[in-house]
Amino acid sequence: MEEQNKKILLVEDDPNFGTVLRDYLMMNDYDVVHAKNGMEGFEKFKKDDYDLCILDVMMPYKDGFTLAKEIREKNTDVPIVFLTAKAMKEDVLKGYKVGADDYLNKPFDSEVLLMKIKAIIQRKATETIADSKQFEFEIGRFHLNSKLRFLRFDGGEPVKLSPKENELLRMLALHENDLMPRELALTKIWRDDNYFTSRSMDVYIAKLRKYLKPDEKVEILNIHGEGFRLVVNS
Amino acid sequence: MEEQNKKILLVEDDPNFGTVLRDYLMMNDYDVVHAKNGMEGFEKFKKDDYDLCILDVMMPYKDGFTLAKEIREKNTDVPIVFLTAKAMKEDVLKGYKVGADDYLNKPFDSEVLLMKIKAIIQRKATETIADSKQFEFEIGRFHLNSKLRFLRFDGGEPVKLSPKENELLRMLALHENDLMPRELALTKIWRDDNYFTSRSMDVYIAKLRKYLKPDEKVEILNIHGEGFRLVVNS
DNA sequence: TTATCATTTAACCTTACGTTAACAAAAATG
DNA sequence: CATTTTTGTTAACGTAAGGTTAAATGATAA
Repeated sequence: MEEQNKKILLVEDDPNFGTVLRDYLMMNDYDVVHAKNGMEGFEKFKKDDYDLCILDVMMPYKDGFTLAKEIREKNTDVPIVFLTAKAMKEDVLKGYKVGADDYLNKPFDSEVLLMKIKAIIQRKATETIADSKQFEFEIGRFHLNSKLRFLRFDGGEPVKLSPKENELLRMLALHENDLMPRELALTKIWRDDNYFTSRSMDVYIAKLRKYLKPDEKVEILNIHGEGFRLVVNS
Repeated sequence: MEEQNKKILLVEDDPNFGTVLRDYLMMNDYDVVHAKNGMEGFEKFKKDDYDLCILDVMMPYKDGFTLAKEIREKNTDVPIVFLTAKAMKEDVLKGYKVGADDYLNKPFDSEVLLMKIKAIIQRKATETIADSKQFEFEIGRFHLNSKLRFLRFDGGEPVKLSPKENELLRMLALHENDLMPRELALTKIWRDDNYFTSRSMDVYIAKLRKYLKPDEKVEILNIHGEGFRLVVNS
């Protein structure tokens, strides 16, 4: 079994810096796809699966944060790292909110960069162990397509789900009949764990219960203080 | 049920900086134990479980890296973050090698610090999935599922248990037919041992007896002054 | 910009939990 | 046997978590 090189999407508009960085990464056995702006970056992202995205924050047309958000909508798991010209506090905070895994200040030391990249990719690798990407579920008489974000009852008209509805239901389905801890959903989907995100989640549970009403055998039970449980009664 | 604060071990020899940082973290709902040097840090580490260690790199007697290595020998999982006076490349690299999760440059922005701490602790939280505890028990004709907190008689409808009911019954089941000392339940479940918690426990014993009534072969006996005994008569 | 949709925040209500108090019963003490 | 200590049991109370709906905010597309 040969070891597959890790694939990195690099989005950086500065041609000099971008090329140097790309070459350096390639020299270190990463497969690098280099996009020159946000649009291009998103196009390339959609076309392939990456192990890491490195996004410049300052870019014309579409800045790194906007791009990050688009990427996050498609994929909740890819590690994202931001490049900032200097450590601007607002940037850093904004980055973490969008789900950044780290950020790097330009100019940075190349060895440090490599180390960080390695650490981040490895981290994800261990997390994603049994997290087999599953996107379709049978939930009683419902069919959930988590990739296209719809839920269909029997053979009827599919209902469109919002991103949050979709991810929450998917997370419940992944733990069918078992406990899905509150904390897990909050940290994975909301990327934060506080009173308000928790209440927000409750609102979404209510929405899902409404969607699932047609099949009285399917219910979302609460385990007080712990989380929720999607059960399908036989 | 009260939310447990996350516990942080802070090892920092500079009294001013250390105190300020400690207070700031405590203001933000972390439980902080502050050690003034590496030795003390290791002692404190051995005495308790922490969610995060923040280690100053430059310390007399025992530097942060050495301490980190000792900590890693005892515990492979605690997140470790280093404090460095300035971003010295060697330090950073060395830190990552020892298994650092991140490093912070002094002086740093307090909000950024909080954000990072939050992110790191969260990361670990999701990694720690199932610690192979025993969650299921057969008690006479009952089945106890301690993870989902329910108790089922024969094949009937499961009864939901509250956290305390659940833990207490689980502890009894772990000592089936044997003495479960009062003190054990009080210290492990109530985390306190006084007149009132003791009475509270008695209330829960009464509740459990009620739940267990359907099977007359199952009973909770009292051993005066000692504790309780869950017996299953044949 | 307006219109539309997703998400968060607020409000209000219900349920769940745990503690405490009160009183009764049992066991130990001397 | 009288008295003290421990346990059994029920009910009331205060607090926290969850259910639900609606309004406010934010983001996106026309």
